[in-house]
Amino acid sequence: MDCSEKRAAIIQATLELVSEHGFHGSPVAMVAERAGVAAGTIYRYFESKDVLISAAYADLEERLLKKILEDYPKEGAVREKFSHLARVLVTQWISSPVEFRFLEQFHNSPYGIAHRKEKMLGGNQDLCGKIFAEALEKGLVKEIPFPMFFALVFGPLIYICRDHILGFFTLDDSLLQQAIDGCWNAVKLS
Amino acid sequence: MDCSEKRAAIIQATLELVSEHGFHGSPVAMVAERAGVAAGTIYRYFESKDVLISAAYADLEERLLKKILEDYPKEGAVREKFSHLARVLVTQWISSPVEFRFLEQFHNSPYGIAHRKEKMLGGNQDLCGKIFAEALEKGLVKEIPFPMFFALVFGPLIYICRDHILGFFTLDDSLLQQAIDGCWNAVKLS
DNA sequence: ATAAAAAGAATGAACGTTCATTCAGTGGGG
DNA sequence: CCCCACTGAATGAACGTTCATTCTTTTTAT
Repeated sequence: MDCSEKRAAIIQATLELVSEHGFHGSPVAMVAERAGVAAGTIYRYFESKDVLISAAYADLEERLLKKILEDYPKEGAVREKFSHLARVLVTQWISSPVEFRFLEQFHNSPYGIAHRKEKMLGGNQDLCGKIFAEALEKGLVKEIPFPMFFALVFGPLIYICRDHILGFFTLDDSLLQQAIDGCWNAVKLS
Repeated sequence: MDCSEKRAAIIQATLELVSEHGFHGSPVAMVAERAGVAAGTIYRYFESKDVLISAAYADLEERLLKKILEDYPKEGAVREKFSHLARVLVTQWISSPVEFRFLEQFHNSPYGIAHRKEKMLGGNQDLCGKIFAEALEKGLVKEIPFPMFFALVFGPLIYICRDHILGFFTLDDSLLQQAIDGCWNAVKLS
């Protein structure tokens, strides 16, 4: 096992444990055990536990973005772009509860809030921001602040994934389509 | 200061600290200091830290429910009931970020997930469940599982409150109305 | 009414545990 | 033989919880 494999194992172990037990239920010693390394080794790859967690998040985000851009309908209609984004997100999250639960943990922590604040206040538009801008320009959606658009459109998707993963209901393809349509109805003009 | 005042002070301190620093950033010693009591005193009122946190949550929920039922339009249309519920929730949360942040912390913790599971799988319908049942019966909303209804309708409201509190945008009355309408559009039939 | 005694509440130092982090030691590759 | 990635026991800080002690209130006896 070379260096990058060991790094990946540590990150994978972090994702699994944090998603199952939360940050504070995932001691470094336990991460080390699951990754098949000694506790001290982790500190050869990551400066601190905080850095490890942020790195795990960055890893996840990068992979997710790659998945989204794979078949992204660059030339399609706005509505199509949104549908694609929503579909890939939900599909990915549902097929990998570990990653989903980790993201939830991350977003509801000091790390996540700082991260969100940076993204929101920094000018760099992400995919979702671009979709909103384009929809706005073409007069397809209500004129509302972007965070409100985001809330109306992605809030439900996240909740739906959570409830599906927790077993409160079973999300099939038809329900997912209804959810995506519903989300769009919440923001579309008229 | 008599007994119930001291209990209230401890709960208030818990709400404030947890909402600001999370469960694990709120040591019992710190709660005690803010409440103006000694650390040991807390254990005269609450068996453990876990019990304290659950009690703080129960306290909050009870007050919230009382607020909602104050002017509840028992005889009104379904749509009115929903509007009222949404309005009171958002208003209350926004006017008291401490309580909102505590609820968020709670819901994303083992405590909260267990609590949610109980509520969902237990047959006891809460207010929101009743609204859904009535709307369904009258053919006003799509036939979807209840958790999906909940997600589409309350997911956005929670996100909106969070973003308003974090200062990402400012929620005025007109925007709130748009949000509530949008949420309903997401689930209404046709 | 007053003092003594009992009961109850509150205190905060101390305890045992758990955790992130460190570092002296180990062993395999160059 | 040396180097360095790796190890895992050691370290010390921080935590939840306990408990012997102190302070406050209530009850009893005179």
